[in-house]
Amino acid sequence: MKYQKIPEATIRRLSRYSRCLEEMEQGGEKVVSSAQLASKCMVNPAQVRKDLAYFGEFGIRGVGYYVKDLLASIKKVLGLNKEWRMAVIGIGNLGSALLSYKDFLKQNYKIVAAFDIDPQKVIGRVSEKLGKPVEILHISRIKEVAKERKIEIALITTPPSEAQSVANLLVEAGIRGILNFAPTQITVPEGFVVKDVFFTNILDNLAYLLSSS
Amino acid sequence: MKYQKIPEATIRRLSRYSRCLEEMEQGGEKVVSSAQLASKCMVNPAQVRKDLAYFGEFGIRGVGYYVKDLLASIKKVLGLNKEWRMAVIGIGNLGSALLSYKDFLKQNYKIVAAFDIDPQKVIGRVSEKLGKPVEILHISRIKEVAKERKIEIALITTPPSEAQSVANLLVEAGIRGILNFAPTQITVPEGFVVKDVFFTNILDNLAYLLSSS
DNA sequence: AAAATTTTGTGAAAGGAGTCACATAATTGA
DNA sequence: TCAATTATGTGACTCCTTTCACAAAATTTT
Ligand SMILES: NC(=O)c1ccc[n+]([C@@H]2O[C@H](COP(=O)([O-])OP(=O)(O)OC[C@H]3O[C@@H](n4cnc5c(N)ncnc54)[C@H](O)[C@@H]3O)[C@@H](O)[C@H]2O)c1
Ligand SMILES: NC(=O)c1ccc[n+]([C@@H]2O[C@H](COP(=O)([O-])OP(=O)(O)OC[C@H]3O[C@@H](n4cnc5c(N)ncnc54)[C@H](O)[C@@H]3O)[C@@H](O)[C@H]2O)c1
Repeated sequence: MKYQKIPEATIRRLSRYSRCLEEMEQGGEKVVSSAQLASKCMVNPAQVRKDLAYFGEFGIRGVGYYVKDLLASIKKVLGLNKEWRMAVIGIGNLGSALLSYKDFLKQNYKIVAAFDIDPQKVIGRVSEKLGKPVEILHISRIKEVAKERKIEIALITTPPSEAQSVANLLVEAGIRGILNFAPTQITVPEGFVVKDVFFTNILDNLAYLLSSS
Repeated sequence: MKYQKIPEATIRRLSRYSRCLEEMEQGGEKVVSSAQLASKCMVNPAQVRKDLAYFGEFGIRGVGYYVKDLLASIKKVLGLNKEWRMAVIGIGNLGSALLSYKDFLKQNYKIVAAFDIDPQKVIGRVSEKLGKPVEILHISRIKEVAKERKIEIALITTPPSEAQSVANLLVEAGIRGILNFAPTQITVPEGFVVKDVFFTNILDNLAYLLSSS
């Protein structure tokens, strides 16, 4: 297949396929057709095939796809064939929940540091719920610790008013990926990537659908 | 303007505009042009105008839009000119965080009930952090309480294995909107709406962008 | 009061994304 | 071995979304 720009939407669907394939692998299924995968992920079968075709030929005509191989291929495409080392910034309600979110580990995401600005939270507090507790460090140590622990992604869970200044620190510390939970637009230089998780936007979407039907 | 189907993407952008306009209103700005709003929301100015045009003529040529009026108009379009009554199902790490998320209130979303299946959590536990604490009820009471408290939206924060059966209960209880945080596909009958909040999918997207650049 | 300026609202054009339909390839069964 | 069956990979088509470009309307300047 000749080169084409890969749609954002394709990447989003690939992670959906990945989750479905994991469930199928757990369930002991060896082979899956584009039609089965599509129905499970609620998309069109041709869409599944087209999405995969951007990255290679993973199937066997007349048969389908080997679940295990396809899963491995998709993970490789998504960059999930390595462990991603993450930090959480702002250990309040949401930050604490993320610290004890064990599914991250299953997905090759590992939280290796936690930061806050409040000395009360820093002194001696650790997340008890994980197997290996994470100590909460003062935000001023971010640059030093980022290098030391090879942090590549940071999750921002501070109040929105602090999000941009935290992002600036992260950029300075050379952390290239940011997942932003604070409901405000933050900007970073070329070469850095921000993705937002804005619950209330999705809630708004839901409210709209409910009120217009 | 003649009738057209409204793109999903337009609705998503409207909530972004809404957030930006709120910040502007706080900041005392009275008037805003499509160019200013666009730059703040990182979209094309023509996009802003076209999005708004689906719903009416809100601007004044040569001037721009009155911040306050535009905000009110957008909120009306989104169905945010009323209070939405919500329940949280599954009061673990994430559910607790959502219970104490005070921004919901600012946005006309009100959590009026919390449910869990674990008797330990049900007996006597309340969320202390909100002004008015929410008592945690046993999930078996959902149908009764949904009617009583006029619950319209439920946030599912149970383990993924329970998500579908919880969704079934919600449908039975006549709760039409579901915001699903459990990383699994759930299905509901016609007339009900599910929106998913899958962090790890967004993280995957981030990982892809980092590893392919 | 007329010209210059600003900024909206929108038809038309361009660009992307999703679906269809079928040639192609593998497997199964006779 | 060959026909029938199954299911992929992909060019062509359709549909949707975004951007462009400009007339229309309000304001400001001269
Ligand atoms: N609680 C939720 O369920 C929820 C849901 C969606 C979005 N959010 C967003 O996530 C963010 C956090 O929400 P929360 O409810 O956990 O708030 P929170 O107030 O409980 O936590 C914020 C934490 O950030 C720390 N902090 C403040 N400034 C900091 C800085 N400069 N550096 C490092 N740490 C700093 C504070 O000490 C605090 O511990 C907010 O932006 C909120 O809007 C929260
Ligand atoms: N913790 C996070 O930061 C995070 C992030 C993203 C997604 N999630 C997802 O959100 C969900 C909750 O995560 P968590 O970390 O809070 O888990 P958790 O185990 O702490 O909480 C789950 C809660 O659901 C309750 N529950 C179980 N079955 C129930 C039922 N049938 N009815 C009512 N309540 C029931 C449990 O008693 C428990 O209190 C999971 O699906 C998880 O994958 C969590």
